Amino acid sequence: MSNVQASIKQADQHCREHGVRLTDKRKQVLLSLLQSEKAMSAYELVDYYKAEFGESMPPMSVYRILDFLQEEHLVHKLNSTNKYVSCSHITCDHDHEITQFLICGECQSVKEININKSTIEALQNNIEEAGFHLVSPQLEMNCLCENCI
Amino acid sequence: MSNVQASIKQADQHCREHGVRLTDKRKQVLLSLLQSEKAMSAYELVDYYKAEFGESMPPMSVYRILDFLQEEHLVHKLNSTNKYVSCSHITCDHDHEITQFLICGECQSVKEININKSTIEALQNNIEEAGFHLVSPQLEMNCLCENCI
DNA sequence: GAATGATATGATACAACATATCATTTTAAA
DNA sequence: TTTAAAATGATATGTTGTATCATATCATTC
Ligand SMILES: [Zn+2]
Ligand SMILES: [Zn+2]
Ligand SMILES: [Zn+2]
Ligand SMILES: [Zn+2]
Repeated sequence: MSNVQASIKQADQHCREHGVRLTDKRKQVLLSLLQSEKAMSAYELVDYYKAEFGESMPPMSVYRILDFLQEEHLVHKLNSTNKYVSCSHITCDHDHEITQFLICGECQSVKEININKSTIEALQNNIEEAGFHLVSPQLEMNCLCENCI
Repeated sequence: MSNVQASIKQADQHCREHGVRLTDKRKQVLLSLLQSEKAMSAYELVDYYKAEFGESMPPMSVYRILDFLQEEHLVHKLNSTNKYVSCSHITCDHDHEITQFLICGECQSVKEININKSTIEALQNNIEEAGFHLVSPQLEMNCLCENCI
């Protein structure tokens, strides 16, 4: 079974366990993000969906489905680019922690990573010194990937 | 002289030295950001400008002026929120390094800080291990400020 | 000071991103 | 099979940002 198919299967399983449904439309949107292997905007997904599945899905539905997929931690939204990317931990067992995103400014590929706890703590200390309190360590960092360096 | 007036004066001086002009409109947009003491969207600035100066400025002009002010490092754009904030180092002599932004999710106040070089390096190491290269360490972090904790 | 070119701003249209609201369809449960 | 909840569709509108061409302002040269 391909990685994509394994992810879909696991996502389906995850949804069942959480008492929610991975409907066909939701599955297809998730599949689109998994296949494309990059971050896409809601409207890019509308186009991709049309090209891939032959029928069109209204933007409103795409947004709703993306909201659902985010709530289930199957998809993440990149706030800095207004794009959505499939979670790279769908097939993992562990609970989903808050992760960080490395975004290639050249080819738009995205890598979801966990930064060292000690580094996050150092960051947190810096922030506390400034009189603020870090709420969410979801960092989105402007990078270049291996291919684009 | 108030902090705001000192910043305007210094910004004007900076522009002269760089062979560009801090025109009245540009000065007024910068003044708006300095006075408001928080991050504002371009359209919020259109409204603020209208309320403050009695005449309206087209959004297109606001965007162009914000671009100009960014190039001169007098204003920063927060990519995660699509808002703009005046630089807190306008009255400093030193060159402007890339800074980090602590954004209060409650009251929208923003603090511009320099995170420890060692922490940034630790971050960079994490990123290199993931096969990416950090291009810009402008981090925008979701926080709570002292008043909102 | 008038002619000229460069810079700055205005006006209009439109593209891209996102939400509000009500209607219809599908699903699950009684 | 009726009913309620959940999911999706359709339509309108709000928000953010850019493209493009016109006009105004400023600086330089003659
Ligand atoms: Zn994830
Ligand atoms: Zn790349
Ligand atoms: Zn600054
Ligand atoms: Zn606050």
